[in-house]
Amino acid sequence: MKELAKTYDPKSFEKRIYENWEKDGDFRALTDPAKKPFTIVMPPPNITGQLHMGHALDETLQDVLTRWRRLQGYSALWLPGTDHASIATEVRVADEIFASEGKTKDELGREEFLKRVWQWKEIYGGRITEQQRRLGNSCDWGRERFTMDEGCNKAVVEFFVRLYEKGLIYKGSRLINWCPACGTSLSDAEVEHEDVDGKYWYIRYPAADGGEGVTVATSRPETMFADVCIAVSPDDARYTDMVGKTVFLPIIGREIPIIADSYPDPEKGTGAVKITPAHDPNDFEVGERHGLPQPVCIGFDAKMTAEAGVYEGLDRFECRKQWVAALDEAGFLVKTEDVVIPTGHCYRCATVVEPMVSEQWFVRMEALAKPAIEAAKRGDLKHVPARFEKTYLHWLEEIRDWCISRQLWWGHRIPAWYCGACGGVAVARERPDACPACGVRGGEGGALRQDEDVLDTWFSSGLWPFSTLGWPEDTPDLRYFFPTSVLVTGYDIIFFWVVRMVFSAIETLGEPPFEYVFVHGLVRDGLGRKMSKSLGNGVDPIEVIEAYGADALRFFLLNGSAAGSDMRFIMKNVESTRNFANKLWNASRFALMNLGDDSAAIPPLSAVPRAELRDEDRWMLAKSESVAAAATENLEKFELSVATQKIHDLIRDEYCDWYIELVKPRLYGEDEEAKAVCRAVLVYVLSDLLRLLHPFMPFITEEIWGYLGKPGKLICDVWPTARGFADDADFAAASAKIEMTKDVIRAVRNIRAEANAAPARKLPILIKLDPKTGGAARAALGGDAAAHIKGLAGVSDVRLTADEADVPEESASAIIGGLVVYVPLDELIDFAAERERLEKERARLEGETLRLSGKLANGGFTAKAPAQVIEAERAKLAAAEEALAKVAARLLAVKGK
RNA sequence: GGGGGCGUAGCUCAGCUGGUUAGAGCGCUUGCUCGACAAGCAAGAGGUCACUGGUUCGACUCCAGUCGUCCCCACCA
Repeated sequence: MKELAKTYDPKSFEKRIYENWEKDGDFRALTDPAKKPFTIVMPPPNITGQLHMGHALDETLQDVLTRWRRLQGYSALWLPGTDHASIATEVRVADEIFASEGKTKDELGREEFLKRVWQWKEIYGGRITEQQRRLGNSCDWGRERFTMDEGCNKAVVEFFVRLYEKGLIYKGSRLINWCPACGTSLSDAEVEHEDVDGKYWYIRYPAADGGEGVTVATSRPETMFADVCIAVSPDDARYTDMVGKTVFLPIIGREIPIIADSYPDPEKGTGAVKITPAHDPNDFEVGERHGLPQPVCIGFDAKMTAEAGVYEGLDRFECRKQWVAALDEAGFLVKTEDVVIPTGHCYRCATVVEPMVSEQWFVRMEALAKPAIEAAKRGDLKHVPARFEKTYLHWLEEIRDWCISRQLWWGHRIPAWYCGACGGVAVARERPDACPACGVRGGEGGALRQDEDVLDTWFSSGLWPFSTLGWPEDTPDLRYFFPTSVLVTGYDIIFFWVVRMVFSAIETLGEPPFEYVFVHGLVRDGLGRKMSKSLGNGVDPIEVIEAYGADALRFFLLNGSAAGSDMRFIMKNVESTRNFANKLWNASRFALMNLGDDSAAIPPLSAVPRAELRDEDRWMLAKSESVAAAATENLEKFELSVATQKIHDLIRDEYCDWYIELVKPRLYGEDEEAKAVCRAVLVYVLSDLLRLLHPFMPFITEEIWGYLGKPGKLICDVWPTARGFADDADFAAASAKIEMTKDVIRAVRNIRAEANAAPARKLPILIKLDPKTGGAARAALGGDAAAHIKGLAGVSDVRLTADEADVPEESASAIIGGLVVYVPLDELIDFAAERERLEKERARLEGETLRLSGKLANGGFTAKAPAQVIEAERAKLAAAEEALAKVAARLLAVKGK
């Protein structure tokens, strides 16, 4: 057989392995009626993006699920793609063009600019998918999509028109969030609230009749130029007399009324509120209620308008400064109070968002949100971990109409046309030839002019789970793979995206787009900070892959934390998962070195007569089978890190540390028949280990698999299922024997280490059996067990006895349940250390027996606890008592020594 | 203002539906060129599971509160 290199070197095979998978179409999912579908649509990364740790985690989780289901025989589709990320891309490309050519978007013009963005997309759009290949993503690249490709555009237009026709999309003049830097409106989700140090300025508005007037508190005095009235609560006795009267705007001199409205809270501020409908959401509503005008004093460029008089053209914050100074000087500033103001910022550029009255397109949310809420409550949509359902529900229950138009060029253009002749609006799937209202001919350059705006990125991402499968066409893919199985995403994106996919799918296809939302946390830096460009603390996954390999990175990310919680990324710690890969590599290397020259001569396990299997074989087979079952259960519950841990322990602790060691004598021996059996088990178990580990570490497992001379690739193989080893009584008995043997070996090693016995020095041991239970132990420790103990604990001879008289004088001992293991140490014996060890053991056992007997003496316990728990506790107590008696006896024996 | 997470070994974290001798990796100590692996092997030290109550026969686990810490949502002038 071919021999593996001595050291695991992922660079030497990861690329080749991936290319072979891709070349052979191993990621391709077919609409195979004989199989069950398993579908994940990948959250599409922005085309502007580079692969970062968040993607690495997100996509590793998806790849694990996909590979596992594929091995289980599902037709597993993991559909990849990228997002056009309207605003981020537009800003970025515009910046780059400006930096290199000094030209602005407007100078370039819409058509030319879009041409440039598409060019940019062609060059850089594929960068991230190349990086994803390095990670090992087994996605079906043949089905790769882009949120602005033709199919997605069709879906977007169709969805828009349908909603419009149902009256769920409307155009209206409303107060929206405006980012002056990006020059576009934003949805509520795109505004991030942050506490900012600010002030309340208490400003007196003098009464028109010459009285004292009213003092209001405001954090935004620069909006005063657009005040239309002062509002007070109708129940506020302080102001009842003043309702209906008027005050002057200080300095400005404009006269405004005092009105009563339910909005002001007498408890807050002075109880009187200045109302600026055009620049505050609450004021906007007050204005609507009272039919007030909406003067605008801050423009879309965040500069003051003519309404602000001498301040026209000044930046809003600079105006605030100067205006407050002017008010102060004129004696209208009553007092100032420091306060923190929650302030909205643009999620892309962090500019302070300005509430603005503007004509935009909106989606009416109430009717759409309702079934999405019900789906979750009914359990048709399940969040993992469940607590994230709260986030989801809260967002939907509080949702307001969604502003979907953006004053950008890069995106899906709104399918609405305005008639220059009659002023009518036509919303249609294609440019209408003529105005449906007045019949005037449209056409290029005609009377019909398409809306200039594009749609919110999330409008198209919301359709992702089905637009990628062919919707609005009724395709075989859509019928077979929809609804998808699970959506894997970070908790930071639930409201942006998850809720929109859910209501969009329910609206179009009548059901949620996935059964599970599997939510993960953020990958943070070693200090627990968010990784970000500005902090410069991000770690490039590609760098980690270069250093330790993709498998090590994946395993680290999987092992790192519980579902839904954040994890810290510490480069050094990836070493340990790389070391684990190396361990597996070498264990496989060992197996391969010992399989003999002719792999065909190794019988399949099914051809090995059961009687030929030794205890350690049975133990190993049963063990790996039960771990496989447990790990499978964990995977089904999305407990990926638990499954990871179990498989890791099985490989490292059981296979490498014990099984391989137990099997060496047979492999190195002369008995060819025994050797053949051993080889069969060795390969059989290794194959299962590779299968189990493959979803987590796809590269190394596939590479080793290739050396085993098996037909086909591992990626296309099968997930291990029960073959009856784990619940076979003979196997259980063999397992018990091996566990006892392991205990004895550990005990002897312990004694040797503490006595500093030279490793080369072989010592005879005596095992004293309990007269009562000795029979079983004698059987367990007879035969191979003695050989195992000799080989693995540096023992020259194992004697079993029931006779106290056989116990050697100068010996150290260890108590294992009902057994006492004596290791004669002669001059090495240190009775003080021996006593210390025994005292410690006695203390532990005394505590144990006390606890257990107390428990069992408790009537409540014996009355209420389940029978098997009581039985288990009884057995524990008996064992502890037995051991304690032995310790005590032994302690007595070494007392004076 | 509302909601949520976290607090377990020196560090980073597991511990699922209550019954375990409370675990892992790293770090630490000791000893190992023994025919897979020093990216290794063996042995070991190290935790009153933040605190206080409660439920229970039994609490790291469930509930309430306290303290500390992090996060999300939010149109209080």
